[in-house]
Amino acid sequence: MAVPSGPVAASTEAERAMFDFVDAYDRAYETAAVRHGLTAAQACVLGRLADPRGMRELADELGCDASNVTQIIARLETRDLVRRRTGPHDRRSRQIVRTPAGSTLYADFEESFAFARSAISQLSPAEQDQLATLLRKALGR
Amino acid sequence: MAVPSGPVAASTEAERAMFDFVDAYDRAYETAAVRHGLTAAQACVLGRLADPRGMRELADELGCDASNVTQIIARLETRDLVRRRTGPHDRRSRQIVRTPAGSTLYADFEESFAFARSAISQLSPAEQDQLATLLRKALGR
DNA sequence: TATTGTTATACTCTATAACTATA
DNA sequence: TATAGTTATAGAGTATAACAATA
Repeated sequence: MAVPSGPVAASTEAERAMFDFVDAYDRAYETAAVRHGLTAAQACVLGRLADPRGMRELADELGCDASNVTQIIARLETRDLVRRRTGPHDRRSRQIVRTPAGSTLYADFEESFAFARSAISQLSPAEQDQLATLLRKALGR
Repeated sequence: MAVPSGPVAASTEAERAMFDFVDAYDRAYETAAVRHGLTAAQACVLGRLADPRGMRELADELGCDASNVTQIIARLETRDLVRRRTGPHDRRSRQIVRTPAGSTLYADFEESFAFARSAISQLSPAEQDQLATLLRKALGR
């Protein structure tokens, strides 16, 4: 299920709008992934592999345990969407590389994940700038 | 992991801001849930039980299979956070009720899930209105 | 000794299929 | 027959602990 979904007791209209937006975003992401035979987590990992990365790096970026990444990568590798190669400098490390098939599949997924694109398209260019500015300010970055 | 996280190839700054915002939101939700001994899915379900609901209704709202809800509710019931009672009119149905312990725990969770509140607090009242309006417009509702 | 990554294990989320009870 | 919900099962995500190989 789309995880943060649900009527958290949002006290302001802005909070409610955030909840609804995140809910819709997450559901659309999940749906797009499934449509391509991926889980959300697999799509998420594939998306980070535009450039090769080590397992540790991936785990840190994703904020999860390394053993978790090992399993996800193993499943992607079975389907020839990624490959593992031993790091050139440190022979303990592995570089995870997206295969051409993985890159193609991810590009298709991204194309199909139209949520953000279509959300943006509802706004004028000036409104798009405003939204970006407000979200950054709300995030504190 | 926070599911939609990751550098989807966002072509515009507004898209990137959306990605970052949703990512931060999801991570904060998960973290707050774990802090209270809940999974994100459990917190999500508990949050929908401000008023009693049937299993079918819950499954439809969450967009997942009913058998899934059965399991989540079973785990919450083991911990006395919800109870099941047979519906008054249709004896096939169950009304899921949050116990006082469940309501207290959820209130604590919500209090601890400060992401949306603190994001909002970065904005002036006028900016909060703008953000809500833009998010609604982007969502098409 | 510390770090990278894996394996073993256990729990949870999730869906599908088959089932019971009720309508 | 149709619907509400459960059970059985299987695959996937997740973390912890123990481990091997390398630094």
